[in-house]
Amino acid sequence: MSPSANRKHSIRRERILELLSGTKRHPTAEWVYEQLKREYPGLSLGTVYRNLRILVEEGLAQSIRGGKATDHFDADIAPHHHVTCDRCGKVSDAPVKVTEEFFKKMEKATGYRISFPQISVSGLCPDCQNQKSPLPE
Amino acid sequence: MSPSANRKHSIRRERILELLSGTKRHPTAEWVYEQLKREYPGLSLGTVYRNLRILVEEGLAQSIRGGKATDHFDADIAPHHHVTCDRCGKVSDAPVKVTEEFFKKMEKATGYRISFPQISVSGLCPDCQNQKSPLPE
DNA sequence: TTGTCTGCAAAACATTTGCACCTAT
DNA sequence: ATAGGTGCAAATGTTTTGCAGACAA
Repeated sequence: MSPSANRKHSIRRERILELLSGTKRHPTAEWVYEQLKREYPGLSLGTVYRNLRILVEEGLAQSIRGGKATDHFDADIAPHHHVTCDRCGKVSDAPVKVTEEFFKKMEKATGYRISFPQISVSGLCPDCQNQKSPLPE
Repeated sequence: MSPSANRKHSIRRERILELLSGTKRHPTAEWVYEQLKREYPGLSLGTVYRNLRILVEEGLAQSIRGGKATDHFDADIAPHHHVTCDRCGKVSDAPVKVTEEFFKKMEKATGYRISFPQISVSGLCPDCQNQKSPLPE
């Protein structure tokens, strides 16, 4: 499936996007699958993954680093901030300051309890800005 | 392995922590394994995972949501901020404002190019603050 | 008709776990 | 001696992919 191929109209893809648009959740592929399986009993999880990927490619949805996916480790245990490279997945420290008030606002706005005031942002790392480098980590 | 068991001295665990402490990278388990396999040819990847987990449990390292792990989706494609629940993995919107200057500072401090000014933070969601709820999503 | 989309099953990864043996205490 | 640590392989969980048939243009 090339990054910008000709698309046909697909009812599943349409419904997947509708589902995403119609919820405040930030669902996983699995959740989308469970919902839509009611409508389309034959639905395949592969189809959900494929279409989510396409929707992101087309800019109609975004994928979020979150959930339980934590596959990087750091021996610096003081709260500090990170940037992740969207291309190669590298994680680097971001030595910037964020005020305590900011996290208070976050707590107020979300109802979450932020015990570890640490921010992540993503972007393109210096290496990947020159597309030279392959994709190792 | 209970959350706070009695630990013995383990040379592998010690070396894993040293490796983490001695690098500015934020390595994956795989990377740690590759490095240490030179020293301990018989080393098992399972041992690396086990010890990373223990180090995090003991507060000697932290695990970072980053890398290529993106398993949640959102049809709201305008940059906005998120909180992730450390316990159940739920992701929610965080309607707070972050200045453009902040991201400029981030870019300056890291060399990354932040094309999508969006922040993630993690904490405990309201449901999980009352430990009642099980661990569904 | 043609190329895309889909279901299915297998494959590819990443991470965890059971088990028997090894080692620190 | 005893509980924790380790290697190994199998199990789990998640996401991707190859393929043959279905469908949209």
